[in-house]
Amino acid sequence: MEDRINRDFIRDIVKEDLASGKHESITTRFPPEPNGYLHIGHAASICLNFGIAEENDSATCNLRFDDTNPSKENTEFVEAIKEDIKWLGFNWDEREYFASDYFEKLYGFAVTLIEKGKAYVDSQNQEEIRENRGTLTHPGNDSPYRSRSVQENIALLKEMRAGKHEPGSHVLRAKIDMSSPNLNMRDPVMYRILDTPHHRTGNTWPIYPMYDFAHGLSDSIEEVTHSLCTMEYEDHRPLYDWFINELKVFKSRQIEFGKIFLSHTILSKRNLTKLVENNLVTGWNDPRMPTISGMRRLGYSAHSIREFCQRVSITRRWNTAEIELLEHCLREDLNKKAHRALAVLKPLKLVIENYPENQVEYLEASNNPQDDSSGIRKIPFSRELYIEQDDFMETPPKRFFRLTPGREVRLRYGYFITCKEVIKDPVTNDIMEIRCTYDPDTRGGNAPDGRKVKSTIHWVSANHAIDAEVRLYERLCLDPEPDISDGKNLESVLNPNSLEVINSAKLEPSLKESTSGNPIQFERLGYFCLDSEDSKDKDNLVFNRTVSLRDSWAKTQSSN
RNA sequence: UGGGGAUUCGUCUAGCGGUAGGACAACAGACUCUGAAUCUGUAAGCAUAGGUUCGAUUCCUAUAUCCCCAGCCA
Repeated sequence: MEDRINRDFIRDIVKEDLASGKHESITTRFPPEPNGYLHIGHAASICLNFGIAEENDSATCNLRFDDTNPSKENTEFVEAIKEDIKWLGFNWDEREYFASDYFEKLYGFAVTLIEKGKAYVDSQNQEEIRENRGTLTHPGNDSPYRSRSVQENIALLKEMRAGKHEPGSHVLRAKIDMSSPNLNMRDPVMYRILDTPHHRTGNTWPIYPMYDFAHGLSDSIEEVTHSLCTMEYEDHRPLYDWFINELKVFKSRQIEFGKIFLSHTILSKRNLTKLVENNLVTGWNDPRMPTISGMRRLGYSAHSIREFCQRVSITRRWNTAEIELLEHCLREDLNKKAHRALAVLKPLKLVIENYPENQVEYLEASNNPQDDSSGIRKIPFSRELYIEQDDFMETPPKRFFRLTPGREVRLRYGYFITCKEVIKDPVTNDIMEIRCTYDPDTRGGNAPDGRKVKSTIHWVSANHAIDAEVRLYERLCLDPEPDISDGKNLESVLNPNSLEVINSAKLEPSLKESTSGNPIQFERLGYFCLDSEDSKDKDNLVFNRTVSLRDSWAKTQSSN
């Protein structure tokens, strides 16, 4: 899979442009607005833009923050975005830009357009502008201010820049065509007055450029050859080209592709912001969030996210990838990388009656059976163990292979044991303890006489186990495509069981040395990792379940 | 009802006039010291209707369905 070559219609265009000599080198850009954290949908765009740069010797990708709306943007987001892109494994070297770096140049472009008679200051209020824009089916009306003289426009714009006018009193508009069937061409606003300080330019600018004006010209300033964006900007392309053509500047080319959605989650920035602000999650990096930082904290590997983006590919279609594909990419990667460990989430005491009291043996276990170079470790074994509650049933259903009264099973890397007795609480009738015997000849897990057992279960030594908190995460939404249309209560689409906290899991002692960022497979349970936020103290271990192992037993159970 | 875009197995995707292929998911089986992994197999698709052609998923014409656009957001 790793050596599969990326191919899609955009990479085809890039290749052709290089082959035909249209461009000697290629420049793309990833243009986030720093008003939130990056999510899995952005990862697709990052992989596309930075991927093209990586794949072509003569290509580079700029990181440019589209910071033209100071009321929503801040440096926390800038820093988080940079960290996420780096973590995904991409780099932009010194090519870190901000649209706000170009405010002076952009202002110059605006003046040029006025001088050409292609822009004017409109003094209608917001309401009037909206009314005169017309509708989808009816053309708009020209503004009464549309024919102001060049001198007057220049003077007004200077005053706007000097802070002499109130927000909302004037805007600068391109003079295009109020009857265009494309609403974007009906004299789009280029500048508005805002008295909000900007996170980088402070109070130096009382006016801020709008996206359509700023974005394409920023591309042009950077000599971006291929400006890749999502389909909803297709209607904006005539405007993108209009600014570039009127100003006779470097011709960047905008190419649109379909956005990628993910099932069982929410991806719009507006709703993610709401989850954070309403404390429906613990923050932008809550492990349930589809953000890069949330996924990182959950235990996703960068490689698996990049693999996912590659497999979903880039087309002009609107698509929703199933989360199962993402999880497959994750498991595939973690299966190769994760060290194994034994951990019991819901402990059930098990006593081996014929095992000597006070004896401790250290049994060898493979760190990763999928990887011979991963080495082995030793796990303490003793008379009293914990096993998983789910691994014992007094009256089992058909096809239950685990421990039941009278049955022999294998303890992973340990011995064969046979259940002799079940001890229950006399009052509640709850199972308190299982009494077993072991076969000393099966040390390490194999019987010299060649007899087989139907199952192998995991365990930890009661006296040696360490305690930990384990957080079992599930998908954010139960519905594959949650309905979050306006007016819907966001909370109602959230999975009420997206987090189950286990306070006293019992882990094999080697897990004491875990470090965050390293995946671990708790055998037979799933992939876990140390929580990067709440596990800083070695005496207070917190593990997150990244993803469970596939479980065909659970599946047959639930389908019955 | 204006403009723009999309439509291939459940999902994602290949196809560029000549047997519709892959991945994930599903199902069945083999194997197994993880009911994992691995392996094998099964089922499943060209939105519809016309036309052009020896031959159409591919070209043409309609139709249908879905998505985007009326921010001084990006």
